[in-house]
Parts: sequence; structure tokens; C-alpha cells
Amino acid sequence: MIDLRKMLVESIAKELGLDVEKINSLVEVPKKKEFGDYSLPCFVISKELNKKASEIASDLVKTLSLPKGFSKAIAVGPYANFYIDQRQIAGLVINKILRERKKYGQNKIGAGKRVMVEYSQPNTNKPMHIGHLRNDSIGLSISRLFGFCGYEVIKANLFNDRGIHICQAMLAYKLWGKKETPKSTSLSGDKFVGKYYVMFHQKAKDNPKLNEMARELLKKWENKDKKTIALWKKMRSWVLSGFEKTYKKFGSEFDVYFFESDFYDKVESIIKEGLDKGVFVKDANGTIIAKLAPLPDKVILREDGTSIYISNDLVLTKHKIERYKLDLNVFVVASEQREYFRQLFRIFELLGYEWHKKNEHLSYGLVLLPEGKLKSREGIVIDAEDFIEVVKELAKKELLKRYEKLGKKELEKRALAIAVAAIKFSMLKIEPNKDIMFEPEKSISFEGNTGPYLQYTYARAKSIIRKAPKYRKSCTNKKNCLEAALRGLSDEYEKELIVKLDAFEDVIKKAMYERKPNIVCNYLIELCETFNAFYHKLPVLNADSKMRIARLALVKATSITIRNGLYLLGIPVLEEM
RNA sequence: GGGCUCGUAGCCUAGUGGAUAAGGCAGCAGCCUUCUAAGCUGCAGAUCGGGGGUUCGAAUCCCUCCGGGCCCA
Repeated sequence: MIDLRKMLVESIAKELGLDVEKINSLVEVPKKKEFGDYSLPCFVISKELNKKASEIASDLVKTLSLPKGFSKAIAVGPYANFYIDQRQIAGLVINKILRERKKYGQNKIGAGKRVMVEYSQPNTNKPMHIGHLRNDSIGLSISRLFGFCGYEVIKANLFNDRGIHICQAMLAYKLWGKKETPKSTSLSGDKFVGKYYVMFHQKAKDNPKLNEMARELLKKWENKDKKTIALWKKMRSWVLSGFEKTYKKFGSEFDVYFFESDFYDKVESIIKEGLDKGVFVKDANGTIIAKLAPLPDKVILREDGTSIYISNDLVLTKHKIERYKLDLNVFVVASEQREYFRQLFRIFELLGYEWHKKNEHLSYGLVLLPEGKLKSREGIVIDAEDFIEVVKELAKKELLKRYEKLGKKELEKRALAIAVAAIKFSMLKIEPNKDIMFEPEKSISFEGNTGPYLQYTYARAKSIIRKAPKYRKSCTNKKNCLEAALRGLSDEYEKELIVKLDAFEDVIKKAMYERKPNIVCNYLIELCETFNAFYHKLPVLNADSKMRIARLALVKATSITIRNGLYLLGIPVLEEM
């Protein structure tokens, strides 16, 4: 295993007689490459060693015996800069990548630990919107990051399939549906149902009685009225089949599915527990409230006994952690629910569950439209499926510009892959904490810092590999030939690429620890920029035979790393583009 | 009113204690008889929201004010 940084840090620590961790926290990668590959700023240790920073730096570079893989050390003022010798590291880095292939970048940080990542969580009364696309992008990516770090990952989805909003759509269908079905209207099931949900709210504006009727329908549902349940099941299955199509297109995957309707009527025991332990109190009206100071109090159960969302989550969360024996329970949910999750976790803490610490709200900013927050019931919303289709059409146009005679099947396949890449990358490259102002025309591009740019770079690399000739017969031992050839990599462009490839493992750890897929995005952009610069500057296939072998290996290593990085983002690769 | 969060070129973002603040879009000028031009090279563009403080050193930490977003009341 190659870990240049670790070796360097250890030898510096030994030389200076300081703590390894201390040195590790100080060593950095300089912004400018002329300052080397690693650098130690000596300001901080100046006091400890009672010596001027510039002296420490200049003495250090004189006395330190450089670890393997480094060529020189130079002091620049108070900085000690260290330079990697690519002749020595090229073989180590490239061979490692070619050996590990799909596993390159993995580590064992989470070995033996099980994490559940719950994401997407749509309501089953309307289609998903672009907010879900951000959620799904982050959810899948963070799942894969955990997986790459050795965790056992369970990807979970929770369908919010009960409550007043569901009954509103049902009521509208009962009143005005005229026996239409998704099939008879050739609408996908989720859109079909969503149409009635919007219709309900339009009509309810002038007819408040409809709200009363929806509440009655909810009561019937809770009393398990046969006809009501049958209608609910039918409409829910329509919606779910629509979701399935969207998930398939977008690449969202789940291992387990939870339905709110399976838990809402199992809240009694935890409510009793809360009352017994004095965490919940019943007020004069009969409403049950959790006292969570310094957080605001939270209503758990209404006076009429109807369940509200958090009571379901109390049951489901307990179920998840105990049933699946989780070490970590992650909820990928937008930032508007921050306080809600604090309250939820605080309840478990007050109830005395040791495992309350295992819960984590992975919060991300809202997707806002220029008009403001997305509002499904008012139709201020961009439909997820429609949006994917619009972007796919744009991708088709681009493809046809380049390849007029592309077969229809291939065209569809590539266009979808490009559309998904463009959308996911635009959602993932922004730090999760930030809100996204979404402007449909501006937000999607195929050029510059985009998903398709990464796909393109990958396809370009693969194209070289496809065209490369086989090893000559004269080269009897492939491994020896490669070893010898790699020592010939000496150009600055090659070196930069090798150093970048070597950084992949650290990037994954950082992205996982910080729960930030955008770190992977930034890395991949930099990697592809470095590769493209190399590509334009140095020939691969037209280099002399020894150099061709070496550069070809470098191109292969790059393509593996890009592919693994895109996998972590949930972005499909294309062998040709 | 309280809490959380964000503020970096015209626009979108990266950088969260170190060297001359890094990319992309939009703009301008170049590069396809060589491995995919969804690419590459160059130019231009930033009082890092304002003010104060801590530090040898602040976009980054602290205080305060201003502005946007979200949640609670």
C-alpha cells in the first residue's frame, strides 16, 4: 500500500521529536505546484521548538532523510516543501489501481458496522418533484460512500401513505373521477393521482365543505371501512408503479420499504411509555405533548386521538434500530425538518434509550424556484419525471448533432445516461447545507463543471484503450515490461495525474466523514481537468512503444478512478459518448 | 419575537487558520490532415455582505450589524 503522506509525516515527526498527529494536522498540499507536493508550515511548532520558523524549515530539509517516493525537500521561508519523485511512485500508484480495479478507493473504516440510510420518502398522493431528485441523489451517493468505507448499508425508503393529504386525493377521485384510470388516460399512476390532489385544493378554495368530507374519509379509513381501504389500496398501487418508473430512470435503489400505514396504529405503547416516564404530558384538552426544553414542545397525539407524523416516526425509528441492529441510522431529509429531527431524537434521549445517539439527520438545503418554495398543492412545482424527460430531449439533440446515424436504442440509452448525469451532478456538486435556486433553463448544462463532462472524459479514455494494440510478442513478460515502462514516466503532466489518482482514497474518507458528496464532485472535476490537459499535451497511441505501454497504463488507471468516482455519485458511465 | 442556516467576480460554486483566493457559466482571442472540440490554451473580471476583535498569519475563529432562506411562536 502506498501512503506517501503517512510516511512523510512519520519521518518528520521523528526528526523533530514531535507527535505524529500534530505533524499530520499541519502538513498540507500547497496550492501552487511549484511549492511541491506536500508542505509543512513551521509557524505553529516554532514556539514548541523555541526556534524561528524559517530556521526549523531550513534545518529540517537538510537533516531529514526522505522517505521512499520523495525526491527532494526545499525550504522556502518558514515552509518546508517536499517533492514527490514520480519515477518512484508511478509504478506503486498505477499498479495498485490496476490490481484493485472496482475496489480502488475502498477502505475498512466501517467494517463490522451496519448503517441504514433512509431517503426519498415521497407522499403517495402526487408525483415526485425536483426536491426529491436532490434527496435521491444525496441518499444514494452517501449510501455508496458508506459502502466504499466498509459499512454494511441498508438503503431504505419510507412511503407516507396515510393521512389527510391522501384522503384529499381519494375524495377528489371519488367525486370527479368518473371511473377513469391511469390506463384510460394514459397517464402514469402518480401523475394521475396527483391530478386529483391538485383538483381537491382548487375546489376546496370555494367549497370549504370538502375539507370536512376529507376528514370524514380519513376517519372511515382509520376505522378500516372496506370500500375506503379498497380505494386507498388501488390508488396507492397506481402511485407506487409510477414511482417505480421514476426510480428506475434515475437509478435510485432501495433494499427495504416502509409504509407509514403499517406503523400509525402501533403508537400506543410508546405513548404510554412517554407518559409513564413523564416525558409526555396530557393537557386539559386531552392533547399529548412532549416536553423537550430547551427545544420547543411537540404535540404527539391530537385530542381526537388522531395520530400525527411524529408518533409514527417514534415507532418506526425504534423498530429500525432494534430490528435491524443498526450502528447508525441516517435520515436524508431537507433542512426544513431540522428542528423536527432534533425533537425526535431528543424524545428518545429523554426516554432513556442509549441508542438515541445512533440517529443522524443528514440535512440538505431546499430546492427553491424563483417564485419561492415548491408547493405541490398550488402547482408551484417541477415534476421530477417531466424534468428528466426535458433534459433527456436536450441530450438527444446534442447526440444527434454529433452522430447522425446513431441507432434509436443506443440514442435513448445514452440520452438518459447523460440526462441523469447532468441532473445528479448539478444537485451533488453543491454543498448539502446550501439551498439551490433552481432556474430550469440555467440549471442544466452539458459543458464545463458538469456530469456529462466527466462521462465524456471517461469515454475518451476508454476510446484510447479500445484502440490500443496488444502487447507485442517480443514482450514476453507483461509485468516486467510494464514495470520498466512506468519508470519512464517523467513529464510534469504525468506526474500531476499520478498524484491526483493517489489522492482518491483520502477524498472518499473525507466525503464520508463529512457526509458531503460534493467533495467527490470537486475531486472528479479536478481529476478530469488534469487528465484532459495530459491528453492534449502528450500522445499515447503515437508514443514510442515503451512510452505507449506506460501511458496506456496511466490512462487505464485514470478510467478506473473516474468510473469508481462516478459510481459513488450514482452517475452512470458510458463507454462511448 | 426566538432558533437554525447561508452570504466569495455579472451569474453558479470551491476553498473553513497558512504562500499570489480556485473552477465553471456568460464575454473576448486562439486551437480539429494526430488517441472523441460535451475538449484544450490564453485574456478580462473579487474592497471574500459591512464594521470591530483574536493571531506571526483570517474568506476561514469570536463579537456585532445588514441581507436571503427555513422552522417555531
